[in-house]
Amino acid sequence: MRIVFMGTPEFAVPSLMSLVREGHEIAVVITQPDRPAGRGKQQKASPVKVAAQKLGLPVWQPEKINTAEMAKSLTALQPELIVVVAYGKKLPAPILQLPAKGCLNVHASLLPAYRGAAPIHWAVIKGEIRTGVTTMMMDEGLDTGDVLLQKTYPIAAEATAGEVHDALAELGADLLIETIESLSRGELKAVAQKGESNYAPLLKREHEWLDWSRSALELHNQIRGLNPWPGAFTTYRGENLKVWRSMPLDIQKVNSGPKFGKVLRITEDGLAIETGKGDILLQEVQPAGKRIMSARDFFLGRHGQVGDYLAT
RNA sequence: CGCGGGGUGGAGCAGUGGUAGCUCGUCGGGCUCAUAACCCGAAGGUCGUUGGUUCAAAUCCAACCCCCGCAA
Repeated sequence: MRIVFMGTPEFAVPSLMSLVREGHEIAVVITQPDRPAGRGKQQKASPVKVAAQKLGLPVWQPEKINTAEMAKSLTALQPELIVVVAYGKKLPAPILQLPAKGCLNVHASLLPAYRGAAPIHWAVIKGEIRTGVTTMMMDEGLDTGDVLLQKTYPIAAEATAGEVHDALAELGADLLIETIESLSRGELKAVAQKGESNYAPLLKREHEWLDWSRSALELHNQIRGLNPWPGAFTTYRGENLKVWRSMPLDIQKVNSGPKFGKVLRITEDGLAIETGKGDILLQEVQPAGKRIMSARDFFLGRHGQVGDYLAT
């Protein structure tokens, strides 16, 4: 099938590769423009651009997708289908209506749950035990289109957002191929989304802050949901400290405030911290400007004492 | 030229011109019902690299290599 592919981050790469492997004709790959990123603000190509160039595919990087020229250029390509995987922009009606078979989107959640920019992070942060991927026919809303196929994926108790991301990226690619096959055989009908919807907004700085008055379980989910990016953080003696790995302990234990975040014990495995409900073991941390280290090494190296408080 | 932190025995840190130190780990010994146990002893470091200044450099200067936080 003659396809235009639109996508930007790492999540979209397996889908692009699968389309190529299945022998589809990729007329062009559209991705976000190179932007200054990283230390030194070097211009950086999106993962999809890098992959497309490796595959020898033409790449477009329009600043704006909603222009008359873009619609015209796309029309000239005569795509049967546009496949969109985490492109990063909503598509205007003229483009949605352009391909004969419409615009197909792969989304990293079981829609209508977790519509929006960061579905994987939020599913882990909220402590979901399952999520999945959805293919749908796009409309003008934010992840509101009619659903074609879904696949569920169990979130392991200790899984990080990064691990779920990688699994869903592959699962999404498989589902994309399956969806296109069924579609072209005329076996698939898009059905309206049903069930409770909710949104997974872009992560902000405030979402990264660990509030020790929350429960050990919530804090643990937050920590793994923000691993490997952007990381949950607290402070110790005024120094920023990212927490990369943790383990809930005694989650039913009742603690009384008003202050939480006390270091209860130093063990071989890390630091036991008192939270609003239950205790949590911090295993791996990272001070600003340093590499990731065991929480124990961090604390002992600074001559920390049992009874010290985090976030002070 | 976006802002910034850092490279010191296996790990984490202190040490800004004059004998290289702390906590942990390791090894040996002791003690203990037990504890990140505790006590005694020991091993282990070309202080990122190269060059410079100096009677003397981990410490000052220059260049380079590597790691990381913010921001994107």
